[in-house]
Amino acid sequence: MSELKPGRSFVSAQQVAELAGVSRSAVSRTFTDGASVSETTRKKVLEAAETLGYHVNHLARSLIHEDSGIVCLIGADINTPYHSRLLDAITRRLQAINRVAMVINTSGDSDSVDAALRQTLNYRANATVVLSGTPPASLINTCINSGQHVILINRDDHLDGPENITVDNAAAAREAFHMLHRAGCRRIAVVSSQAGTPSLVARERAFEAAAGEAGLSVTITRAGPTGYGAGFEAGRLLLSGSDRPDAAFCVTDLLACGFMDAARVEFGMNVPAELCVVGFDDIEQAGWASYQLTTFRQPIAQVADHITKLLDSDDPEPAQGGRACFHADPVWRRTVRPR
Amino acid sequence: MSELKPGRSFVSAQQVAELAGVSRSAVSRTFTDGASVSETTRKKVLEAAETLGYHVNHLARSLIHEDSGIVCLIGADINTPYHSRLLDAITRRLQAINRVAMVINTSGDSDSVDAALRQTLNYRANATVVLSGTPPASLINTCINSGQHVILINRDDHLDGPENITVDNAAAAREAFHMLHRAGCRRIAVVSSQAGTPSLVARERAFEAAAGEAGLSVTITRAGPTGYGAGFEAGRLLLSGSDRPDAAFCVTDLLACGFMDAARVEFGMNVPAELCVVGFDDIEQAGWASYQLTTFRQPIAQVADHITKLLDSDDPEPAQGGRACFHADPVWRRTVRPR
DNA sequence: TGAGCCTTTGCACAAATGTGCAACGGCAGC
DNA sequence: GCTGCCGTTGCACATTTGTGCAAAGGCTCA
Repeated sequence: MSELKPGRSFVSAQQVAELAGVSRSAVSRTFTDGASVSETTRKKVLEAAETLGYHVNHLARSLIHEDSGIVCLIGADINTPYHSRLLDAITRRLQAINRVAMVINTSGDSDSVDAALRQTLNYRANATVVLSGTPPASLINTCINSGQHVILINRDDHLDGPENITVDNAAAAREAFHMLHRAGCRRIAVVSSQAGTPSLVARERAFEAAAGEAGLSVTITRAGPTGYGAGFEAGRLLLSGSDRPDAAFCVTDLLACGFMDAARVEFGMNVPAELCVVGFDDIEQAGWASYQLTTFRQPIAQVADHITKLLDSDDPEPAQGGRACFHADPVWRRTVRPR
Repeated sequence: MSELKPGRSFVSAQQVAELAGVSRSAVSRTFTDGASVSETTRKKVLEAAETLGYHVNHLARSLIHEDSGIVCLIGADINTPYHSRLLDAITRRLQAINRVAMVINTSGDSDSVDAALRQTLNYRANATVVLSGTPPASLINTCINSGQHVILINRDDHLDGPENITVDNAAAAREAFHMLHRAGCRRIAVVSSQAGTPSLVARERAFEAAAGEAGLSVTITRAGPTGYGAGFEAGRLLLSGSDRPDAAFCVTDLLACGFMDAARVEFGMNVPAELCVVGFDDIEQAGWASYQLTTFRQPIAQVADHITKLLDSDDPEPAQGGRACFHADPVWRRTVRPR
């Protein structure tokens, strides 16, 4: 009889077996799908497990299976509206296919990030999803070299190994330009940040190119880290000059909110009469009555679904590797004049 | 010689040992703090580990130690500004003390939540932190019964077993009342939600009590789930009546933003001239120029630090059990008239 | 040079689980 | 009643790691 420390520690299958009067194998089989157990012993085992509060130890189980069931999510700025929504969507989907999410926050000092990443590899994560453009490429390489299944969201590193899920930033940015151009705007500013994230750069570039094709040149302002503050600051800089722009493409909704607030509060401008604004992401605040921001919706649900398909071993036809690209559809609200 | 599947699967300590020409014990000791290994073999081992891409398997390690290093965070609405900031703060702190966070999202259908919680118990999490008031009490009981170390944030269930970290909602709500009362407001509304979360209820009750002591009665409106939409709806309901309130205490900043937008956009009211508003949480949007909301700051950093202290085994004087309560300090902005 | 001590190393066992294989028991069919 | 088959069960071994214990080796001191 193994020692019973009541309340202390966790219960093992051995203890359940003893209480139920069966072998440990029977306990194991009871909790293994598709294993052969008679109905009577299964019942005895479940009853004993219930009274002892037994839960299968996944750590030990994962030693044998390849599948640990853990999916690691690496990202920075998870307190941001867009990222937190992405995190929300992915964790929910993962739970639905019996995976569990481990979150590595790369916002802190890089030392602890490195340690945390090693943690992840140590836990034999089933896959690693890189949520944002910020985590350093070296981290990602470490994952790949260790045989990790890596999924990149909105990155453009041309690494071969990871699967890429991207949003068609270029198409959306071109469409953004045409929205503003058709609204009659000719002095258009691009508001971006110093982050230099691949997707932000892609938006800047495509917008600039589309403007060039229409014979316009644009000025790009990068006033700080991506966020409300940088947008506000950009607004102060751009609108205090003599030739104010008549429109702005903000590569992020947060930037757009800051920019709009600067325009209205600091300069008393009217949006969209004097100034049209287009954002990107469609965060919740874009729909608030104070902003009613015209923007592009991140296909968060589609991205999360795709990740699920890549990871769900039960899926009849698992999505296969390489690249997946989703569209960001425009959301018309009130910050761009109708034609 | 053990089989070498190049690229496939993970590397084990056995393979490293063979490449380095030492015993597996030497490999194990190399990666164990305080174990006795000579400098020369340590170097050989580290070199071999580097070329093979070896990482210690924490799952196996956790079989032996009590300490799995995993901390489970259970919460709903993690896409909300307050919760995502809390999540951000906690995950960072956990990484700093060499723990890693597993996130269980209780927003989805309860089936998958239940499954995910079982997952957590299965992974022998070091502790379980309940982030919000929403996850059902039965989940928490399951954790406690299974011998889990449970930490509750802002809950008031009087369960004995878990440690409680709370914010002094009552004191803040009383202070909120006095702020509005001193500003001359007499017809004060309380805007809440149908969530019925312990902390929200505590704020409602304390505010009502403080008003009662001052000889005022307040009306409480609960227009839906906690969020911007419910605040907006509450604004529409309250302000369309004949005797409009001259102030509102919104138990959440999101409610406050919605309420303010309804007041300004739908009714053209001026805040704070005609209507004073006080919120709670001090989310980022409260500081945006469009709102400049006077509110109470959630002591997120203190809460996260306290969790760290509870969990850090290396801490010289670990914080001990029972209850911890932090203050929510007022943040004066522009939605309450100065006296 | 020998004795003693300390460091280092390897063996073997422990942790909790899944599973192949053989044995066992019951049931049906002849 | 016997034979054959099928479902069930237990044993033993596998997964990967940490660690106590004993042995070995090297170094120092007499």
